[in-house]
Amino acid sequence: MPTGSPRPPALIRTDLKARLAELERCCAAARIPVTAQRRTVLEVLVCRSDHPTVDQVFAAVAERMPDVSRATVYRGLETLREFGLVRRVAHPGSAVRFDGNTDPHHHFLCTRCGAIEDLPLEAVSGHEQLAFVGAETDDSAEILVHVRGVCARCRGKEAR
Amino acid sequence: MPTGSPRPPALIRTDLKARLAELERCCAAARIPVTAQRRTVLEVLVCRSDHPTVDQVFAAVAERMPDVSRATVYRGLETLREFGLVRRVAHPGSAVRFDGNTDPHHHFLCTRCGAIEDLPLEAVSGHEQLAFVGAETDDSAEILVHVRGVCARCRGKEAR
DNA sequence: GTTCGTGCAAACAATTTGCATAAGT
DNA sequence: ACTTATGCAAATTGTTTGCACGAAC
Repeated sequence: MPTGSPRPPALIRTDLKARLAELERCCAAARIPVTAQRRTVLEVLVCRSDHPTVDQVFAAVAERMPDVSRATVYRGLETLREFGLVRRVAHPGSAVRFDGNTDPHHHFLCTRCGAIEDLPLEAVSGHEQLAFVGAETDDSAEILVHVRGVCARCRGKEAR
Repeated sequence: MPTGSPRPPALIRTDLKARLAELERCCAAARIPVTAQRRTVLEVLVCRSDHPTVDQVFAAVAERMPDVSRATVYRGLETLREFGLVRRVAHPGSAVRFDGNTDPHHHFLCTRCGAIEDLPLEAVSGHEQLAFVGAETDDSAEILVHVRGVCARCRGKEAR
């Protein structure tokens, strides 16, 4: 792919309605009900890009559903993960977090404040050829790149 | 873990003596004693390449030191990590593990059995140019590549 | 001899599970 | 109506901490 070509709106995949429709399809296929709790958990994750912890997801869901329990949020997250609608993100030194962005992308982890940001594929040079040597024997092989460093916000603070 | 499988060729086995010497230097610099427990934890991690969990490290240490406590292993691992002598490894879907190999390398994670293997830098193509776009503004930026797939052992099993 | 580490047990945190009831299909 | 999820609380698992005693410098 030529490097200069304009990017289609693939990055802004935050189309909530489409994601909820995906949920309906997945639940129908699995013959399980589309509950308000599952829908809300997915909405929360799709609508924010800060990779919240389970507790943060719980807090956001509880704002709209005061009686929801943590257990339900844990179970909902696991169900969505099985469907491939959300991803679990585990980095050394930070709690487990979840990512509602299922488009291929990498992660930037700030070693100062712990923030996790999405990184477009092109942010890592060499990404066009990025491949695992064993990939020819394993079609399911998947490459994840984590960049650790200091985010712009923290860099600004320490410059002062 | 089944012991019948053939031992993989030892790729990079850092010299145990050298690593223990590093520990002595680090402890001296920090003015803390080099205890038998700390030494044993480091030995265990340097001598195996399977990225054991805390509990596996504890079990291995307890074999030689029956009275050691889990708390001491946790504390020892944290101290070694601060010294940069071992790394904490966190992958989604697997418990926290530790890596005694401090040479730059990537990780392969088997989605079937959960094994984590070291991957030489060259196993990822494009590695020569591998760089983060923001690297010029952040010298401390570090790139970690995780490859997920099915390991050779599991592939062999499913072929049968 | 002083300082710091260790082992033990309790505390704490994160996640899971069993069960009666409520919702979704 | 039937099935599965939910909320609650208890159970489990993983990790940290306070303290008296022992080991390293």
